[in-house]
Amino acid sequence: MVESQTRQLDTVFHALADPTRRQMLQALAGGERTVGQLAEPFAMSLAAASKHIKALEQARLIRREVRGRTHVCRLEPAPLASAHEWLGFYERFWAGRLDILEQLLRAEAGRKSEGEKK
Amino acid sequence: MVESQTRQLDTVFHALADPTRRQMLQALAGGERTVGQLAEPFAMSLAAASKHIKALEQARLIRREVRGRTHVCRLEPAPLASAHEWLGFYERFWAGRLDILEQLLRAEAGRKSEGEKK
DNA sequence: GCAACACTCAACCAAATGGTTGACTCTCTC
DNA sequence: GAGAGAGTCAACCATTTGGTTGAGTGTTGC
Repeated sequence: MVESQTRQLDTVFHALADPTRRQMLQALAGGERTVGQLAEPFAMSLAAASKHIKALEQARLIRREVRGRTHVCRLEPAPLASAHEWLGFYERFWAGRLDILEQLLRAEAGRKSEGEKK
Repeated sequence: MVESQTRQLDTVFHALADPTRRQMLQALAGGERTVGQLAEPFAMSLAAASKHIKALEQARLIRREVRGRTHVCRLEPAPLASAHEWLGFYERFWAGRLDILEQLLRAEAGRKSEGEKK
C-alpha cells in the first residue's frame, strides 16, 4: 500500500510534468469540459489530446462521464491533494529558515526584556 | 517569464515523477549526502544514479558542492515551494468540499440543538 | 608516484512518450 | 436511414528516458 501510494505519486507527477496536461487541468478548474473543448486550444490532433486526457484519467486527476456522443470531464482533486501533502513534508525546508529566524528574533527579544516576569 | 516558469514546473514535476529521485530527496531531507551515499540504497549502477542526481540538479532541486574527489549534495527547496504553491491553487477543490460538508454538519447540528440557546 | 577511490562521460540498448494519420464506433439530426 | 459530429483505437514514427558497460579524470593516501 505504500507501494501503491508510490505508484500513484509516479503517475500524478508524471501527468503534471506536461504543460498541455496542466493547462487542461486549469481549464477544468473552470468547470466541466468536453474532450473537444479541452483539445481545442492546442495545435495538435484530437487523437493526441485524447491521449493526454487519458493520462490525466489514469492518474485519477479527472473523471469522464459519457453523455451521448460527447465525453464530459471534470476535475478529481484528491490526487492533487496527495501530491500537495507530499510536497508539504518539505515545507520546513523553505519555511523552516523563517522559523529559525523567528526563534532567533524571539531569543533576542527575550534577552532584551530579561527580568521582566510576566 | 511565464514560459520559464512553465519549463521549471515541467522539469520539477518530471524529476518528482521518479521514485528513485523522490527517495533521494528524502535522503537529502536528513542532511547533506555524497553522490555515493545517495546511490547506495539502489540496485543500479553508480552511473545510473548519477544521471538521476543530474536530473534533480537540472530541476534545481539540489545543489552540488565538489569537495576534493567527493561531490556533496544538499536540498534546494525553492522549486518544491513553487510546485507546492502551484498545487495550492487547486486546494479549494478538495478543501471546498470539506467546507461544504462542514456547513452541512453545522446546519444539521444547528437543527438538532434548535432552541437551546447558549 | 602509484594504486585505490569517487565520480563523470560516451556509447549503446530497450522501453516509454508524444505526436501523426486513417479507420472505426456511436450518437444525433434531418 | 444517411450523413455529420464526437471521440477512440491501432499502427506507425522520432525522441526521450532509464538503464548498462567501459573508459577517463581528478584526488587521496600510503
